[in-house]
Amino acid sequence: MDASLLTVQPAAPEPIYRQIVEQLRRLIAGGQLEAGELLPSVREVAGFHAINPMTVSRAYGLAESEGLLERLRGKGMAVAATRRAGQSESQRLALLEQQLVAVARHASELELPAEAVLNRLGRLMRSRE
Amino acid sequence: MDASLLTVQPAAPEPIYRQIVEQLRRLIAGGQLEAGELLPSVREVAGFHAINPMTVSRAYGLAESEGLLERLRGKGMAVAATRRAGQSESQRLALLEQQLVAVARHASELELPAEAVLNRLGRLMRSRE
DNA sequence: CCATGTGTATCATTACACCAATACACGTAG
DNA sequence: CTACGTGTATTGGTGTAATGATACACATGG
Repeated sequence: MDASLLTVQPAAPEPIYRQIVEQLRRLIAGGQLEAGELLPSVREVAGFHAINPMTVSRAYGLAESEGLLERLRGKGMAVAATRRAGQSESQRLALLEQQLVAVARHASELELPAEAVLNRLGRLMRSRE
Repeated sequence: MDASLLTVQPAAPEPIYRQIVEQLRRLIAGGQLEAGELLPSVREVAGFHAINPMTVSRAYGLAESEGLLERLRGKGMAVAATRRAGQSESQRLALLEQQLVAVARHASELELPAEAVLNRLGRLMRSRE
């Protein structure tokens, strides 16, 4: 895996280390990161995105305690072996549930018709090919 | 408007005052709060949700500086007169844009087919009556 | 007029989150 | 063995959220 595949927005309200953890969670659940695959080193990620190595280390540490990654001493961090390929679609969908509930609540507060929201979201998803 | 209509989650990562501001923004844009309608007093909201009056005051202050509310001296805060009824659908949809973009990105990372996401979201929105 | 109800300014205080910099321990690789 | 590359413990600085306690200015409403 390449450090350039991670998206990091230092300006976002969401803390950087959490951006990384959640991104890893999704990339692994979706199978874009395979079990055993070695992650870019803390310094590599930090250098590429101009952030501090400790911030990346914190993210990796959390991901490990969550069972996503495993530490290969002297080599780095790798996707945990237990995480084989992607999970089932319903499991992956569950990772989006909270966010979808929030969208539904906000749409309701905005008195937006469901079709309008679904149309826009559909367009956004398909434009990512 | 009743204080019970506001949803506040002190445990959420999102700061309370911002939860309130954004909720007001949506309720007003959606027309559920009509122009001129009086809001519950700072102490009323604070008492109902067991939070500090100054936290509510901060939210009201921000909402006013944003043009959402206007101060009626001696009476309280009311929905700004300039905000007549709801805005156009596209304007309201724009308030959801950022969140929808995030959903699309996450769905992509999860390798979820667009239909699965749209189905789930549609179900959630329609289950809100 | 005056009691009551608005919002708000002002501190001080507590708590916490985030992140940067340094220095360290450890295993790998040659 | 040694140089290098891992991750990370530690410390400190910075900013922010939220509370609590007053006190104030103001307008309403009886």
